[in-house]
Amino acid sequence: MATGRPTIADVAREAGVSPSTASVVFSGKAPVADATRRRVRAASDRLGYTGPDPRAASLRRGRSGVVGVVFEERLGAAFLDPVKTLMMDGLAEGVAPLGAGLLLLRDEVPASTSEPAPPAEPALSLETALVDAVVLVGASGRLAASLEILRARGIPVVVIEGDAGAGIPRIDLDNLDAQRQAAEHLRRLGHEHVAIVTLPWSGRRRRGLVAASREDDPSIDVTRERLRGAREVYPDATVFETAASLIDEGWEAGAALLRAVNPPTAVIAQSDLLAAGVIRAAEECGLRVPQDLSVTGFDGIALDGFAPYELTTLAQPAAAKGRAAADAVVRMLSGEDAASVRFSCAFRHGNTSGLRPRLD
Amino acid sequence: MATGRPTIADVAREAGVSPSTASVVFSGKAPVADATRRRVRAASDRLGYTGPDPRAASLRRGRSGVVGVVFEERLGAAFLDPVKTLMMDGLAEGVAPLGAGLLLLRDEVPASTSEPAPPAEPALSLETALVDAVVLVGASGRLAASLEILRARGIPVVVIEGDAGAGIPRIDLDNLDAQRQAAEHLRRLGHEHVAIVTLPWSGRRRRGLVAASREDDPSIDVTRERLRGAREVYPDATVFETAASLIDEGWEAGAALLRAVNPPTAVIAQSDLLAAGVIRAAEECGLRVPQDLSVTGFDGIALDGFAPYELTTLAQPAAAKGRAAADAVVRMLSGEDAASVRFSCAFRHGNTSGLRPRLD
DNA sequence: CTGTTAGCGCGTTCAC
DNA sequence: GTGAACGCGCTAACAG
Repeated sequence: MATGRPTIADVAREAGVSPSTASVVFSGKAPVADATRRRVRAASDRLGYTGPDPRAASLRRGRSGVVGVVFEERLGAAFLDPVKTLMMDGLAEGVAPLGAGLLLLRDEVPASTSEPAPPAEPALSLETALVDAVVLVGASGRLAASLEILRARGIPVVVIEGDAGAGIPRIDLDNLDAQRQAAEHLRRLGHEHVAIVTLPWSGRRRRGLVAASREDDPSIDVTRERLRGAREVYPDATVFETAASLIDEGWEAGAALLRAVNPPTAVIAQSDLLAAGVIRAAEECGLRVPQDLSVTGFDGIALDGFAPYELTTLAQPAAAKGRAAADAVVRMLSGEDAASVRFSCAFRHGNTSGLRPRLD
Repeated sequence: MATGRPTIADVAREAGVSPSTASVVFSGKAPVADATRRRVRAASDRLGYTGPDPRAASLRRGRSGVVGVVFEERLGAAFLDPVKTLMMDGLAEGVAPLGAGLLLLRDEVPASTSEPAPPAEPALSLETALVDAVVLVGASGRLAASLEILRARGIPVVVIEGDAGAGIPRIDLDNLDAQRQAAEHLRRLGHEHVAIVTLPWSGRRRRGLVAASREDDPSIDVTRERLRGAREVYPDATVFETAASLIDEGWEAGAALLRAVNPPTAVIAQSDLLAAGVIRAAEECGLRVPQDLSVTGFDGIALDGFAPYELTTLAQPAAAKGRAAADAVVRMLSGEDAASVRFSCAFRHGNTSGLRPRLD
């Protein structure tokens, strides 16, 4: 006998039963006489058989028990975002009933370097990955291409916050409406001069004031929608674009905005991390929040180390988004078709927004 | 013909070549005449063939192109830790040459609830997951059991910061020595009354002062080693245990320690996040860092929103750890055996430690 | 360079 | 409740 690991056939032979019987003992898909079960167990112990080979099982079943999760950024960057982290958590929980694991995939934009692409190994990609379904996260650029590949492969897809085509379930957020609520809140408090600190507009990672021309719309959906919501109330607000959702980026934005000749009395930040940075910058400029400056965030994450502030923000159900995506996957894998889901953010009035300060 | 997707055999027939030839066109494992390649391509386009079925390919090759990464915590918790995030990044990069993806696995401690375990689907677990190799991260409790399962399955394993058995490559850090360096640094600065703020001691997530009895050692390796290192210099230091590596936890610890009748002049925190929290607490007590209180961290991560402080800390090569684990995996998969690697931390003198303040 | 053959290890018919 | 046989889709050998 070859030295390879024992197969179920070996076990069956050793136990003196047929392979199908032995198989059933492991899968539990059919009743087996107790004595038989025991003999099979004993045989497999003797042989050191450790259960069906997942590769063969997956070929036979046509299922692998793996759900791909596709990011467009490097993992380190993606997990820096608390919202994505929570979403992954929800996703993991949601696919559990399916008994599936999450396969992290990066859908890299080819990055047209002159490099002829290091030959490397046949990279695992959307085209070749062994997955039963795929969740596309925060996709923007390559989305269309990715969808096409997966459609051709006949793999069910769910898109979280991205513009999928018809027939593809989306998990979305009412970004525009939610952000408008925050703006209206500030309006009610009397603020007239408001600045907007945005998330990145595209992959290009720029930082600085955005020229007034409105023609250039952010290509990243989330940024665009939140911007539009804010602009419905403050069409002429100053807009500052950041390179990432980080406290430090918010700090830079805040420092730049507050040092201007005519600083705003309120800042609408497109994420809680950015808002935290703006508040830190305000503190350093000697401004009190919310007395001198109001700041709103977005996401409603638990901001570590930010007490006693509680951001006025829009709490989004991040984990629920992940779970909803998972549910859609589960449904599609059982043949039903899954509907899109649109979540709403909850406005949360913290202690970082207040009445417009009296003008000097 | 059945309505199923076309197979490579169909393509071969359509192109008038043999299956193996068609296969080679896709795998590129052997030279193919240009004309033949074109004919095969054309045929597969006509049929809508989207490349080899990964399930079948993986059965045939005996490889799946997937590396499992096992966490003991829920994903959300794991990715809250910047060190783990960076490590994942390194891991992802390191397995790229292998063309492999990362499968997130959670090795849950069974949690002996009375619940008879919801029957659910045959859950994907270490026993059944389709992986070529596995990386165990920050393992502690179930480690032995997990290793046994994987050993039986004959799956190569690498352990990051955990006590594996003989013959299993480990990726480690000189936690004890590094932490001792920080302590010695404080000693040189004249500090005598020092407190240690530790990471969790075990899964139990307690928060508070640790009784002086030394018999109770932390069961989590990292915590234990760093504690020992600090105690080599300050055997009688006050020890405060936290429930997680968070700024807020550090804040709690700092607040408790600094409000004591005889507060320390220096704090050794076992992570940068904890250190940041201690510093915030100090600020709120009206203490200046480093003039009134010295604080050292551990990890050397980029602390978002913490300027102008630069922690005195021990910078650990977090991404390199991931990459080293990946390299070990790559080596093991090509039959060579991989050595363990022990990384060193680099002491970094920031602006959060200084001479012991004059006694009143 | 291309074709032929022979399984990879399992789960599932279908009979008994 | 059990056994016999087939083939999932592909690719590694080897032969031509």
